Amino acid sequence: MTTAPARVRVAPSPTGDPHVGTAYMALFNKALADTTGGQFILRIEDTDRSRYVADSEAQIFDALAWLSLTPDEGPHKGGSCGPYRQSERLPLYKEAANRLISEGKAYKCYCTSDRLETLRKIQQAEKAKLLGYDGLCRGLSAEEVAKNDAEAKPCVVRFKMPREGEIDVRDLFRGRLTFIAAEQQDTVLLKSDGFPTYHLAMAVDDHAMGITHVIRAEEWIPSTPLHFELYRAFGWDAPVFAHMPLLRNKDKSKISKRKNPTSLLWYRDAGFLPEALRNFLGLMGFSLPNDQEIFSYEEFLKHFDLAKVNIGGPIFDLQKLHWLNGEYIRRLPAAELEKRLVEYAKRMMHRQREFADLPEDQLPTETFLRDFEVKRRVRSRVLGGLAPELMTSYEVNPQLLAPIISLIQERMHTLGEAADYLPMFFTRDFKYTPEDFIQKKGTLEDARNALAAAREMLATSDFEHPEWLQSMDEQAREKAEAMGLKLGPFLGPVRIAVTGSKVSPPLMESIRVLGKNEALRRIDAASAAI
RNA sequence: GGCCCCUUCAUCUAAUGGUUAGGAUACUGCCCUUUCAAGGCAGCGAUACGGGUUCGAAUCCCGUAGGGGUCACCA
Repeated sequence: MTTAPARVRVAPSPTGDPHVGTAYMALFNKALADTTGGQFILRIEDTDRSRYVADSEAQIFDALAWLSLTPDEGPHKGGSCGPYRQSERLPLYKEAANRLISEGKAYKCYCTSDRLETLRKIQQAEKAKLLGYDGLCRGLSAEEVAKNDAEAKPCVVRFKMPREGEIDVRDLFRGRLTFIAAEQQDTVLLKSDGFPTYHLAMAVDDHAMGITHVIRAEEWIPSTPLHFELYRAFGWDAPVFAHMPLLRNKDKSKISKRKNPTSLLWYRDAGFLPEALRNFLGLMGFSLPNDQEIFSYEEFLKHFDLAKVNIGGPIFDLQKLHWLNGEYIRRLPAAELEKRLVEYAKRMMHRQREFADLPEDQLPTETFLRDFEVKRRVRSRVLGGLAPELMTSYEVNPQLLAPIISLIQERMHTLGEAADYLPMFFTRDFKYTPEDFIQKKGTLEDARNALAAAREMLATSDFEHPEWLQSMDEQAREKAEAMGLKLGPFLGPVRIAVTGSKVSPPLMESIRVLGKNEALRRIDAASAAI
């Protein structure tokens, strides 16, 4: 579609955790840059001092890097169009605003926020159709302006929107959109603290940075006429605007942190793989030929075409992401999964401090899912207290994880879910009651017998024998049959004794990982306890 | 409320005027099985509604309904 190199950008505000919507926009912007041989720019829109969060910028950058959506230019990377932080470009905005004032295209407004608030209340009370600034200062004479300035009255700069006719804007997906000029208002361009608003900063920077395509969220459509008029006032060519659909909560409202995890840190902490999340975001409003749902970024690029974006707002379905992440985990080479798990555990050790001393069931991931009733099967966890234990053991014995990985790989959907399977390999004492050992239609006596039989079978076996697994299987069947049991009920008590749970990776493989001594010790402990 | 955008299974989507409207997630059942998974097979399930245009409409047009966004010295 577009063959000329596109210069595109993502322009987040450093006001909190890095947002999943930022990653979504970054993906589509970067894809356009990469398919056209252009550049993808990160610009930090830190023009709101009251909402500024110091860590935020670094986290945004880290999160994008985590997702391999690293910008070609940006505050951390440099580039020919810097600085890339708006707070460092203030003179540019001031100059632009002054230019508009001197050309009669903008004006100083001395209205106090009190007046504005009162105005708003009146408009609401009157159920006025048009809400917003009434243009009082638009008609101020030069003398009045001079007088106000002489008195050093604080002021903002407002744009003179045309008052007659229609304003046509173009959207790549929607074509021509027409707005009535009279329904527009004179928006603030420069705040009284000398910082620009989004509108001014965006126009000035996109022009200065040579942005060719503005791919942004749909929520910006209502201010697009302003943006077109601004470009016109400056005498600049407007870039192509493409308004992407908004990611949605389950109730179809714009995705929000009260109703959905929106922080990229959350996804990382829950153990989602960046390539899976990126793939999932690529599925939002876009699809590849032949029903292909799992794809690398390179494959995504091969088929990427802005014209094929679906503009109905997609609901962010955590359940499907969970499935997709499981697919990615299963496709990882075992050694790679091990590496990811170790990295994840290390990270969790640090994050744990930030999670304070919350009990495990109240860690952010768990709490969130419970509160918002995501299906119980989506149990994104964090390793929590297990991480230090895991890392200590791993440092002593780097061979530790490999055999375990092969047992849990096809069971995990997130790295965090390793927490469901790993404790049995590190914990020496389980909390169980005799009742836990009683199988359906069975007795405690059956359980004791099963433990004794299994103990004997294991004690006399050679764990190193290549056909150990097969041998154990055969013997277990024989012993079960001798006791008049099926294999399941026979192994049930053994599973509890050895793993501490009714649910575990395959029993014999798990026992082999534990080793003969530890397995026998656990069986003895259980026998003594019941 | 004004303005604007959107509308195919519960969810993500395919079908660029001719298909029994396809796939995936979720759900259900069966198979496999040593619990849990994973895997295999099958089932459930949609063109919001009403009018046109057309031999023929999910697809084009109009209307209605529904949903969403926006109306800050936030972005």
